[in-house]
Amino acid sequence: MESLLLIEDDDGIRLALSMALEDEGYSVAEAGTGTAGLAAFERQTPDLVLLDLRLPDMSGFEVCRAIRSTSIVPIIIITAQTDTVDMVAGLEAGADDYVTKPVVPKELAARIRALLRRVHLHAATSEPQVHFGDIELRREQGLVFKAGVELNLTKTEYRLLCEFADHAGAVLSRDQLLEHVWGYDYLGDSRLVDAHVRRLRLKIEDHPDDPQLIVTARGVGYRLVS
Amino acid sequence: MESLLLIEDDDGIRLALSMALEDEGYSVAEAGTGTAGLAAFERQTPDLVLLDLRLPDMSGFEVCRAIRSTSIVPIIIITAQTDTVDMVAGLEAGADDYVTKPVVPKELAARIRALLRRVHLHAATSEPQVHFGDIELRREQGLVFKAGVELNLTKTEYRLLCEFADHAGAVLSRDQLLEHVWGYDYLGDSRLVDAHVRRLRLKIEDHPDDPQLIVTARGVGYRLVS
DNA sequence: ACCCACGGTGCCCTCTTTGTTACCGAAATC
DNA sequence: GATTTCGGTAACAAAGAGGGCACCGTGGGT
Repeated sequence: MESLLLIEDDDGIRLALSMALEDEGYSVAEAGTGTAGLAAFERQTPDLVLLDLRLPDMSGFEVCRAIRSTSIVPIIIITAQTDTVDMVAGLEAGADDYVTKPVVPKELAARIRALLRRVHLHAATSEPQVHFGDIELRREQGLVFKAGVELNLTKTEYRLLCEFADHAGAVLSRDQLLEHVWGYDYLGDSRLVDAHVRRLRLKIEDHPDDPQLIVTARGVGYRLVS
Repeated sequence: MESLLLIEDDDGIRLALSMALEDEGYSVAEAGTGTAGLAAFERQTPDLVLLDLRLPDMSGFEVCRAIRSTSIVPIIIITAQTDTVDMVAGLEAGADDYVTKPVVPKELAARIRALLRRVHLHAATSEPQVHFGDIELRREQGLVFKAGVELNLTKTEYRLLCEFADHAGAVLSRDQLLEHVWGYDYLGDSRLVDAHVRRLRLKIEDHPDDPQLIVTARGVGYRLVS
């Protein structure tokens, strides 16, 4: 599930947008101030940021630049300012799009989809199948094969595997996995991820007790060897 | 110079936009019909396409989909339709942005820059890796290699190494390291840092008893040679 | 209503990692 | 050269982390 971070100080607008976007299938985190937004960004690393220009503690431009200084995450500015100068400034500050209030949820959702599609176009090298070891992942069909025979993965196992495949080689923390696979944003201590990693290993590893594909990064998380 | 393809049937608008964008430093090719636009696209492979929805011979949506079926080139739709439905349809057809007439050239130019910047960001997604000696630090993936083979660092060792890498060449005191790597703020006398530096040396140095990478600054701390 | 697959949790055992201590040797200082 | 200071090293104990297992609740299918 893709996650959005909505930084907007007006409670009414924030709630309305948040609900509309959750209906569109996104996991939405919210922040009411610039500092809270930046903190939430650091913690959750969302897939896209929605940013109001008028914030109580700092300018949206500053927030935009602060995020841009460390990340290439897509940013959409949402604001009441219809001035061309503001729009140009917002885009120059690193935003990818600029939408003026009142916001039509359908339109915003379409712009979010377009932007995320653009990002994914580049991320996924348009290769629908992924291989690692004797595992073949056909994302188009949602099927997984091991040495040619089809595996019967549950939905969670499949999503977990996709998440690993999307970041092949990189160490993923439990929090990252919880957020991206389950959509959780709380950071609780739980064996949830471990349990599912184990179940996934039982199905895709030759020797589940000596995993070669999904290896443990002790103290950090797990990692798919590429 | 980056090249744009402007597909627009109204001569006045086309000329005006074309001139404005050339002033912004782009090379602009023009087409007045959908078929001419597609032909020009095939011939010139521009860096970005500006597309009017109302064309004499075919719908802009069709043109958009036709281009998208063969290319991931960024597309901005320019149109008089302010309807949300049209906008959503345009973005779903594969466009990256949707601008309504009358077009403010400054705004269009800003959106073009934002979109091209987004594309370039991904083109240049070469991993930020750090090298020193035969050690390679891939921070994105949280992995460390020595002479091409992966090292198995513990969490603390990894963080310690990152701290050194962030201040390559600089002498870091034990207090600084305690503070940044461990989060301690008390200044106690202990061999804690030494012990971990040793463990790190055992893994990354060719001759741990004659360290070349992490050298001791006697009476002060340690330093990563760059 | 029943069953069963799946998702999620708690507990225990094992092994790794971490922080500490004691001791030793090297370097600086006198 | 003796002394003192500082870092290196090994050993050790405590804490931490993950694997494995059992178990429970739920929700869908029969």
